[in-house]
Amino acid sequence: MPVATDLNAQTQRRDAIVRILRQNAVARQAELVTLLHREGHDATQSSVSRDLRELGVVKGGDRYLLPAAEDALTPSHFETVSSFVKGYRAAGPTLTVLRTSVGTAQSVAIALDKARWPEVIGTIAGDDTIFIATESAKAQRRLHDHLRTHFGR
Amino acid sequence: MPVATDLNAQTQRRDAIVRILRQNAVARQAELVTLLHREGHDATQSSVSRDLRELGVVKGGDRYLLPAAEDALTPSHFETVSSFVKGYRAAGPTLTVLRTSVGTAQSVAIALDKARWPEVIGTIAGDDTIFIATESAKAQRRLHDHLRTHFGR
DNA sequence: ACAGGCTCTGCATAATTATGCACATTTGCG
DNA sequence: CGCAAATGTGCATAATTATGCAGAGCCTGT
Repeated sequence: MPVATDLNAQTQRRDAIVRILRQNAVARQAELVTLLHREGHDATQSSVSRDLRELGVVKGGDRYLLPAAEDALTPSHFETVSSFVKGYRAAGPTLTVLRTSVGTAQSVAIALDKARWPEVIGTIAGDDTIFIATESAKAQRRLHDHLRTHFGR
Repeated sequence: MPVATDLNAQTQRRDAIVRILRQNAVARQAELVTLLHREGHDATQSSVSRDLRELGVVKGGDRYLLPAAEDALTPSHFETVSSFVKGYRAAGPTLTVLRTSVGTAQSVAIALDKARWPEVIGTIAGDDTIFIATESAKAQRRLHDHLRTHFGR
């Protein structure tokens, strides 16, 4: 009997995979499954195999490597700006408005762009507001999952 | 009944693998074996598996990718300078002296450096002469195999 | 609220890759 | 030159990864 189909779970699991790979040298998917379980994520080798492909992760010699783009994104960049985020709301099915502390919108937007989340079509940042465009309602949900994971509810 | 242990064959096979991967999208080692056979190289999946690891080749999603360093080396770079090379001789077990047309040593040395052959410790180029340092007699043989493959006997 | 269509999963298993062995050559040293 | 130590291989097979299927939850439109 197949298990729960929790969309949000997938997003969180993938974010966790990226984080884990950034910190550890993982040689096989089975290890990754163990590490994920350790932090409460449900996962099987099957899902991990699919996630890795989806994430563009590459296997070199004896360890999995994040693609250059992801690698370039220093975790600190993202973490640094997380405190600037005040909140976000959907404005229709494809536009999300994110509010930040005054004057920090630009830097938050840059961090978002660097994250290269596939569901994001583009962003525009003002002074304390960022407009994030997504392709569909579904993509918007993905985005919100990501935002929730990184900035809290 | 193991087959021939021809050191030079290994070097040539690996060079061929690099070239093939640079031109084609190869998804499995079996394909690579076929392509190698096609150009006269002897190889089994076993050897290819070992070569790929040794070459630092990475498997991303559904194709093998050369490491960035190798990728950066445009084949043309190397081919362009090959005509400048007059010849080379060993000067002791760890030093190889390569002679080039007057004034072209620098560019040939740069191409050599970009190739990043593991057996090469370092190079110094004068006007028409390049000193290539290798770690051991064995490494020197590797180097000569490489030189022979690219510049002819 | 229901139907039809998508997406995401786990499971079982096919497909691929990695590696222990045994052995042929080569290399390194007297 | 002769022998012990390294290397490099293929083969057979273990170890890993990928994927066809069928089920379960979610979404969209009515």
